[in-house]
Amino acid sequence: MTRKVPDKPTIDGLESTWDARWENDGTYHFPAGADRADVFAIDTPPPTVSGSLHMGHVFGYAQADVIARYQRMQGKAVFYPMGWDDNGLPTERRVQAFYGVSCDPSLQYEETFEPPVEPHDPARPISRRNFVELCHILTEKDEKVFEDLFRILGLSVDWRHLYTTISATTQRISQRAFLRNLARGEAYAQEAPVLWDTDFQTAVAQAELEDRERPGAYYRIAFHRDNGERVFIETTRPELICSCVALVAHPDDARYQALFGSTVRTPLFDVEVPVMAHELADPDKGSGIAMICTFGDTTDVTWWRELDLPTRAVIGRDGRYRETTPEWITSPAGRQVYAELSGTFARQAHKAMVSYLSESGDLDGEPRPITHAVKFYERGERPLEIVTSRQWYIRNGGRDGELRQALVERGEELEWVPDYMRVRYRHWVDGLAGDWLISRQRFFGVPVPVWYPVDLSGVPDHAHPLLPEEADLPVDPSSDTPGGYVPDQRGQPGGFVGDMDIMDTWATSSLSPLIAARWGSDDGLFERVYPMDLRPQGHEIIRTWLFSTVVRAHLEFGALPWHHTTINGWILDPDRKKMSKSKGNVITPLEPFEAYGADAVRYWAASARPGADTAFDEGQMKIGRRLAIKILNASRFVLGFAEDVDSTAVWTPLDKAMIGRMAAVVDSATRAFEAYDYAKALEAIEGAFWSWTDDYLELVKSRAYGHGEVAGSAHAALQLSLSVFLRLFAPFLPYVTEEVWSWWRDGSVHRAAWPTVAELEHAASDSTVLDLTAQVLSHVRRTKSEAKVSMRTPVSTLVVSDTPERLALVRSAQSDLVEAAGARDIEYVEGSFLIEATIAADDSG
RNA sequence: GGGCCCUUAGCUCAGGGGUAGAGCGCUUCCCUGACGCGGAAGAAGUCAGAGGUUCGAAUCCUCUAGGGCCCACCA
Repeated sequence: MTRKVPDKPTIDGLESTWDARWENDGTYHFPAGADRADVFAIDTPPPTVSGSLHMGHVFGYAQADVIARYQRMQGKAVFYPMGWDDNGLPTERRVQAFYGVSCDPSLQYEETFEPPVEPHDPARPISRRNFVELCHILTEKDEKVFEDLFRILGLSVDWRHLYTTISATTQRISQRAFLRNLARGEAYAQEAPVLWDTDFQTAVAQAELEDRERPGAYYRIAFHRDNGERVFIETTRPELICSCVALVAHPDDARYQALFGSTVRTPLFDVEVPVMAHELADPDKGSGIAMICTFGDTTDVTWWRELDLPTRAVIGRDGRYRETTPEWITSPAGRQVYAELSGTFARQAHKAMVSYLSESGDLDGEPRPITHAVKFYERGERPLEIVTSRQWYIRNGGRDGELRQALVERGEELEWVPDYMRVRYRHWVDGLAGDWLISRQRFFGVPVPVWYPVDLSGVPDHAHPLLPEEADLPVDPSSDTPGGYVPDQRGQPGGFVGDMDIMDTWATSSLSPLIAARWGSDDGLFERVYPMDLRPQGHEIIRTWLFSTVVRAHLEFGALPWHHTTINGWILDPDRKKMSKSKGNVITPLEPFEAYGADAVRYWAASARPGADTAFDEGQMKIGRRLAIKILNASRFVLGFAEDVDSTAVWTPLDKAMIGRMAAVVDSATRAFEAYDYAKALEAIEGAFWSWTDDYLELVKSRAYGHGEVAGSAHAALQLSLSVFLRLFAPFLPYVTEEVWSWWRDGSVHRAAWPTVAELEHAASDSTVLDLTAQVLSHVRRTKSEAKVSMRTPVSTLVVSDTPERLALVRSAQSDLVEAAGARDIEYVEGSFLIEATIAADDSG
């Protein structure tokens, strides 16, 4: 084909040109008829669509894309979908803030409701359906922005395979998987104490917890024995004395032996509680004897369960003390104290209790200030409370040693890059404290697909749920009617009610490989791409996304959902802190794209070792940009000489040596890629490229400007090596390599074959000639540089001393060497390796 | 309290038993017909510290000190 080499090539603007072309040509389409053996399927992380993409996304997705592109060039049918995680609490929060609304499920749907242009202040309550509609509107806007950014980044995604976690298709898959879990007994509902966020009014799962250090204080408080003796406990939460159900000490603790089996009375409330023994009680903490409340912390839950204690809950789901005075408080004085607490939040109750205890003399001494870890929902601002409620769970080994062991083994079976990340998985599974709580008392998510019959007295029968047929999915039990009922029977005696809960977003995103593979709706696709080959993701979500995906795949198919996982690191700011919005150190990805170009940003991302946390480094992007520009110009040079010359025309020793070097680079880059070490591959390719331009190009330049067989060999070698370099760089720098490829080749470089040693062998030889010649050239340059003269200054004498064999090799490249060095001749001396160059005294030519 | 990772040139990072590496930055120089978003060259490190294994340790082992992260029952 005719060359179309521009006079002044530029890398600016390549992104929009080639993104459009790739889209138009279907360059990254997953081939319809691919054999399973030829498929490489990627389970892309669906980013949360609740704000903006940051450099961390760019970093991780670029690394995965480099691998995708490599596999595609290796001839794999790459299945590379994209997903948007748009359901769940993050979206609800964003919608509340963006429009100034709140969801009130008791309100009627407003047909004519228009999305507010300005956020309402104070927030305007709207119906659940209106609220969900706003969620859809906003996520669509956000998703467009996400797609635009990922396209600029050059992700070789097949955008026809885009999914969202709130779509009807996804809901169908999510509900289907849930119903199957339910049928097999892997999903179940249970009335139990759960960690509860009183602001969001929803249950929270173990994986979403985080500890935060908070100031607190130990209060030493007297409980009373019937004989008048006082028993001192220490607590940070005196406001929970009214929900105290027992005291507990270690069975071996000598101080409390006499108390076990007896009862004491709580201060102020005068409620009789037993003193019990349990090995979880720590003799060294506080006074060694603790009060058990329902519920102050998760240890309370353990004691409550194992010691079979009653439930005396006082804090409601809204975080306030219940209005009615509890029946277990019987003394008039105690009932009066409680009346003062009712309706307050824990904080206020805490203050009030401290002053009452102080007045009554039950508070001993001064409070002792401490800092302690308090459990928070990772997105919440108030400490979690523990309330008893009915919730849905999926078994994950947290309560079942056999399942846990099986899941640990799945983790061992998985190939991790880097390998040490597997430890985090094992530790998480080993540390599970209970099954996976999947229900949320929220609105924008996949509904739990269950109804309950209502008996004649109007009470729902949770023991006998009504389930939909798989064919009818997805369903929304809050608006759809179960089989055998009519809509009017909702909430009526003898009728039905819908489960109001939705599933947590992880309950759906744990099915991402099934969603992307269209499980249940496209069997042909599913069979070709599942289980997938690769799960790329960040290490902070090993405990959530990775683990939950393994759980679902294990339960549904008894196998891993993918063979490999690559774990990418985090982006740190220059102070080595994780970049995050709250720290205000976030850099918007568009700025680096505009300043350096997408190839340069990708270069930065691909330079980081797999799994390594990496500093945001504009310096690295500048280098990437320089590399891209160099590729453009070196290509222009190579393609400026002759029409295509067959690689069989390579014959001079120097040219063959260079091709020999190319073969070595192809080999090491391929090995690195096979181990998912794209960074090592890039390093090898880049190093070879710079020595190619610095040494080889300079050595053959003047020969290449000439004619005949010697020039032809140079042209052929240059073209062959350029073709190899473009293909080697293509996964990293898709834009500049595609641009150059288009100057002289048909089709996309991204569908070209990854270079092989085999295609170079016929034109390759040992690279010693090039190594030696480059050393001589380097010496000459040093001499000129030290003499502070131009590189064009002629060399009057050039002496090379070495063994006869090696001298013969230098001699074989003599004409190239004298041209590049500016020497008239080379003097060869047998002896130990030595190079001597003398600059002409007065010969400026 | 337990665990994982990191500590190598001013900076960002490779390397992983045999004479310390790259790029950036810095210094000096060049203006050559692919490239000024050029090109050539140079200076620069007790490989965090201490022990140990070894003929030989930046590399393997132990401990210590910093940094980061994950986990843990909030009395």
